[in-house]
Amino acid sequence: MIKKFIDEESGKIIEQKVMNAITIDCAIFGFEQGKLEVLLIQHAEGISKGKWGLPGGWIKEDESIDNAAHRLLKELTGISDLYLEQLKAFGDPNRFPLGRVITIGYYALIKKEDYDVKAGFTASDAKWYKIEDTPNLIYDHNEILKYSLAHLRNKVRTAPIGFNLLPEKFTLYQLMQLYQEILGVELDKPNFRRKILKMKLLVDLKEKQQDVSHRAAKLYKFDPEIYTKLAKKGFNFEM
Amino acid sequence: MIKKFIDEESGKIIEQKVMNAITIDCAIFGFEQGKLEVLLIQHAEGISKGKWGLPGGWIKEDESIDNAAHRLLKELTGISDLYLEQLKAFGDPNRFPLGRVITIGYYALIKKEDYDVKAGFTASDAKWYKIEDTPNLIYDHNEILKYSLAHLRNKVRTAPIGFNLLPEKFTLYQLMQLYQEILGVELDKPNFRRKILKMKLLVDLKEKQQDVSHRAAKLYKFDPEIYTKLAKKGFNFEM
DNA sequence: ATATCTTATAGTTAATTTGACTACAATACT
DNA sequence: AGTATTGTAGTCAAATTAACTATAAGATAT
Repeated sequence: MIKKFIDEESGKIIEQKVMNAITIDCAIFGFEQGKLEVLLIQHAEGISKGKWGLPGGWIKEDESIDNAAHRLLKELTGISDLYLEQLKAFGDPNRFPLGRVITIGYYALIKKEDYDVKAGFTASDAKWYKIEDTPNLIYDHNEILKYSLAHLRNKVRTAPIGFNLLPEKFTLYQLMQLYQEILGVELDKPNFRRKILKMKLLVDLKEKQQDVSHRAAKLYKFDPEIYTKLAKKGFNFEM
Repeated sequence: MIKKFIDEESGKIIEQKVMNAITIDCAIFGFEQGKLEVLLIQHAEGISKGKWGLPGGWIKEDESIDNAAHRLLKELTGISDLYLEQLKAFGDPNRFPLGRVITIGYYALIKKEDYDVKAGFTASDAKWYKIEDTPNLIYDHNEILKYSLAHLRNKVRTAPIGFNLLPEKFTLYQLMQLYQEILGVELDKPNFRRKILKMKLLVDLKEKQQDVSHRAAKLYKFDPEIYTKLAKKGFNFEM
């Protein structure tokens, strides 16, 4: 983080902290067995050795911020088509102990069925944590994660991004559990069904669950075309 | 944007673009006579001379991003208590012609009654434009403004931030016009009254407008305490 | 094979909210 | 006195919501 510069006024060589170094940090969310989870990385070296944090990395000089985020996530998870959105920049001057580094926060939603931990890290380096079980994180990553969650909670109320956390084929109950978990509310099954089906956003796949120890539920998928139409008018996922 | 460095491998002096320089750009919104406006700055020198853009500036090495944004807005408008929120970072490698500069976009809502243009710039440097009359802007400022507007339109649907654009004391009709303008819809007066009053978010000031050429309307103010209570539960300003 | 458990799905109903209205009041301007 | 503009109150049918009950379809246990 220390670089040698030529001071433009005196002409002398000076050592100085590099200003405005920029990184990306990303909260990756998954959903399994009714619980929202986040993927954390254990740092292997340096002053943060052994501590957990959000995955992240440096932005290259010639790539856009979004491209950098996609590249980092691809390196880590092996997935290139996931839901990825920038949150905002975090830039407290003391957020990083070795110098001023501004980080750009992202959050991603992935279908856990697509994810293969081996693509990036070993199992001991990367681990899914249930949201309520997350350990204390390095730097300001607690803040970034908290902000991600608040953003996610808010965003699911006006856009159907929650689908990105479910498998391609899902049941209405799974979808309801997802909303219950993210919004922190209890929902009524019959009412939820009625409301979500009336939106015409789901396609009935005429298929049923397999190998479940109870009455099998119908499977649905999300219809992106109808979503696009609805999204233009501005719509409301309030549950 | 060009700085002299010492190359750490060869020891030679090299000139290089400064990587990852960071600025702030801010879309400042105002509201007058039923129209949403944005404050633009005309550049006085350099390659952008004569062109209009969003106000902005550099982040100092020892200040947080939010503090930098507040400082810049105070310098420009003389106002220190306004609604200011970070949008996100914009970082296309080619967004700025002289080198890589990442900018952090903000948007602000101000009560135009509080604003005095002389505090910052002269009248020819800074000008309020109605949203539909904005000229073509420098760099990627068109994109930043567009993103600001989309964010504003979205945010007013779930939080009562619109109040920050109105004077302390306002009428229900002014508030309705604000929503009509921002959301781009036509609203029904009686229905709007009923809905907004039922939220109990407005305090009846038992005062009336003065000097208007029609029946004077009651004045209201916004009650931040009740808002805080409502905001916790998550509420809905859908109109 | 019968009972029991779990989850799925259908339907009922009262209360509330919405959207589209009509009507009228107050004030200023011509 | 009449007209224009904005403010405020109220009506009513339609749509939506919240809180339910009831039943169906399996799987598992006894």
